[in-house]
Amino acid sequence: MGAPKQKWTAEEEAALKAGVLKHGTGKWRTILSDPVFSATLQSRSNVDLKDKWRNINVTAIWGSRKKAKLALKRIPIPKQDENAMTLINVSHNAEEIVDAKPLAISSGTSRADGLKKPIPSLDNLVLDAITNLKELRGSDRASIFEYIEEHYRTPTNIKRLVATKLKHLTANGTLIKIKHKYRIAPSSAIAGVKKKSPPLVFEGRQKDSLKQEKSINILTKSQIDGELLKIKGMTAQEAAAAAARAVAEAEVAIAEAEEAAREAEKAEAEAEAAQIFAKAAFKALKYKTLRT
DNA sequence: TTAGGGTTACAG
DNA sequence: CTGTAACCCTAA
Repeated sequence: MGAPKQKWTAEEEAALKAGVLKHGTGKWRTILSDPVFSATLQSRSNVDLKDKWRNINVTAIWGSRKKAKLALKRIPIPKQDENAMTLINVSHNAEEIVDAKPLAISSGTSRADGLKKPIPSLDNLVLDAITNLKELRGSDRASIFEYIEEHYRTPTNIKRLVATKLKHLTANGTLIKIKHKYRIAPSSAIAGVKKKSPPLVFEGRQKDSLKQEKSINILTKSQIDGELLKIKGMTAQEAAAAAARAVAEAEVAIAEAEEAAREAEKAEAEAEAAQIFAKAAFKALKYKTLRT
């Protein structure tokens, strides 16, 4: 009677993923204690986390838990077909991308009228953030968002606006995007950019190079979950690569939310959760890399 | 506390 | 009725 089944929300699920990525599988109590996740996972117990994690992975691989057991006999063949859309039904759903692109950002007051404080200029805001972050290698979206949110009173949909602006500035050549990082374009010397030699070099064993392709590697939910499940027994390089892929996925999730350009709470929450996820993933990546 | 087997509620 | 996801029980 008292428990009509409390279904997991996207935020909770994302928090769980981030927690696992940060602390590792099986550290349910630790994840629950982490102040970052304790907020959203407050109504969940460590056992709940464990069960949910099992469900996520099990369903992602082959179907139900029962079938998963049977599947062990069959081979967990990564038949990753078109179920890539399983990422979460956050974007393309009922109405397609209706009015995503034409966002009148420069004019400040787009359709979101909640802007009390017009903000200097979105362009300057972004540039200011990147400039003040003073990251030689450039700043990633999460960092930029964080900076802006900490230094300005931002409207609720600032992330979308900034993200879109980021795209435009990159397209304009004002900014240069390298490996998810944005930096101010050096006046004119945009010539030698192909020399990308990131501080973090993964082993070029697998498809690392193609990640640099213009189109991001979209990973399926099952793929990512599978990676998370195995991250425990990975080598540092593999873990780093997995984390990088996780970041890419989060990046995609954010992009999806933007494209959807919806004020639906689900999209917002998902984008936010994705950021947390990305942050955690990146932390894990750094940590693992430095320790090896 | 956790991992895994088992049970129940809910949706299709 | 069947499959799935949340929940429960218990050995280790």
